[in-house]
Amino acid sequence: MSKVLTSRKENYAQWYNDLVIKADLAENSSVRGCMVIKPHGYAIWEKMQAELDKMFKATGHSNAYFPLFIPKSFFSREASHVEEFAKECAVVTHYRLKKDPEGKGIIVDPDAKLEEELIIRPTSETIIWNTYKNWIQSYRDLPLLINQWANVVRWEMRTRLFLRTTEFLWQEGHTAHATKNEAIEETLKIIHIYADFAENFMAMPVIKGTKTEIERFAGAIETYAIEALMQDGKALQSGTSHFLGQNFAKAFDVTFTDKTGKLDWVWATSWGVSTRLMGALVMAHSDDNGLIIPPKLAPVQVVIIPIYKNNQELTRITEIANQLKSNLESTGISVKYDDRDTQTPGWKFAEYELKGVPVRLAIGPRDLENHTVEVVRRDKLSKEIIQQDKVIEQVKALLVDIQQNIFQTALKRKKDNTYYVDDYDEFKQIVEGDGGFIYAHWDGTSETELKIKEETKATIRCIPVNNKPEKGKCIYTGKPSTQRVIFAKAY
RNA sequence: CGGGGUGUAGCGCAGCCCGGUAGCGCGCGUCGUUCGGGACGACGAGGUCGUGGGUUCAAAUCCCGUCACCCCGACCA
Repeated sequence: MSKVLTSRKENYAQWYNDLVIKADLAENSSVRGCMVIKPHGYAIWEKMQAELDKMFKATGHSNAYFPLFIPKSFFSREASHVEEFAKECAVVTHYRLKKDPEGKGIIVDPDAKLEEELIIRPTSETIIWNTYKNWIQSYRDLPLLINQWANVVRWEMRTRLFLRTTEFLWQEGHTAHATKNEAIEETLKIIHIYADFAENFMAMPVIKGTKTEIERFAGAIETYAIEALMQDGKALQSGTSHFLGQNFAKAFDVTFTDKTGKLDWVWATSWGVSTRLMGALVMAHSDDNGLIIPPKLAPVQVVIIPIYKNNQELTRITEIANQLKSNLESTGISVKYDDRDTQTPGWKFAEYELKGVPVRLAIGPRDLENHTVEVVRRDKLSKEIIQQDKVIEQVKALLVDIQQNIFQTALKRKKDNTYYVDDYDEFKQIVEGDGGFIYAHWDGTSETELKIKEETKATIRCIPVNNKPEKGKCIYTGKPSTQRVIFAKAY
């Protein structure tokens, strides 16, 4: 088989980049830091969107859409929010271009300067809370459970396809509640949805936990996150859910009258996952031959490839293939029959492997003789010859098995790369070596967290939600600690 | 913003040091033979050498400016 990808061992970052491009998921655009998401990549994102959207709606949320632009003054309302995002905002200052009077081309019309500059949203809390102010007066207006699918812009220094791009797609939920407890429950409900989606659809095991003060979202009281371990031993934050307390309600003066007639600020949450999940999906499962997409998110679950020497053969194969296709489709499986005569079978095999189609069926002259089909599963690349009348049930079972198998493989990898460490030298060795999740004691101070980050580049990914209390000594300072937290190098 | 690098055909690159009017691989087109793991042959199309200026009889090549992008760091979902 010809090699089109850099191997993971050789250069993991290069492998990732090659794969995203060769599998036709996305490419760099001519706009700095911005990618073009290509049809195959976008189809996977659409599957993700569809599943998540279903989950949000099943838990009472509705979709809405707020403006891309945010007046600059909105940003100054919430102090920590400004501090966090100010340094990576794109700003619109003018509303018109004109012909360059000096020469060729066009220039920004200096007479068309905006009274107040507009920020291109890096996240929508401010515009949304400014709007919610008008929507909420009474406890009868609560809870307000809204999600939006949108694009946002964060002017990052360095970008990588899907993992960090200047513009990215995401969903952001913004909810308002009458009580603190209800808002906290909402925050947790969402982080559970994210974890459920990651594990059951993306087949990617995650750890749910809270963030330390340093890693917390700007303006949040508590940030919950799901953290996943990639094949290179680095952690990827894959979704966050924030309990915002009354911070934004106070900043935007959103009050309501409760049942007893008392006026109070509302309690808020916000939460999001982005196209970064695409990067997570790629890195969680794929191998040196290409993508491995879990069947539940694969735009095409089964591809059928004919092998023939002449038109007569093709006609007979097509008849069988179409029959299989419609039978499979009637059970809800998505199938593509690729009978293009412009590519050879070998070329197609390699191509669909690269693109991660979970199951491949090949039908050739031998199969016409024997009433068989060759079945290949992408995750293990194993081949099997089966009878044509067994295809439907076998493929159905196979898709379930692949989904489970890649989850189990990822789970095992996570387990094999999880360490409990009490010695700082050992800690450093692991971080500098193959990486992984390291459970270690920490004295709870930001100072220690920063020192460790400085010395090792590892950060506290989260404090797991189901953490067992355990007495110990901080790995860095030796001060007493009551539980272990998870360290890792992060994307 | 600090350090390093690159702009030559759709993509990946060579040519530059030593100036003489542009080449390779892949891809693309036509035809034929192929087709059970990225087929082969023949013919063919395709380039203001990032951009502006300078030196020269002559510039992809030398000099000055400029723009863009990539990699490493600080920042980050």
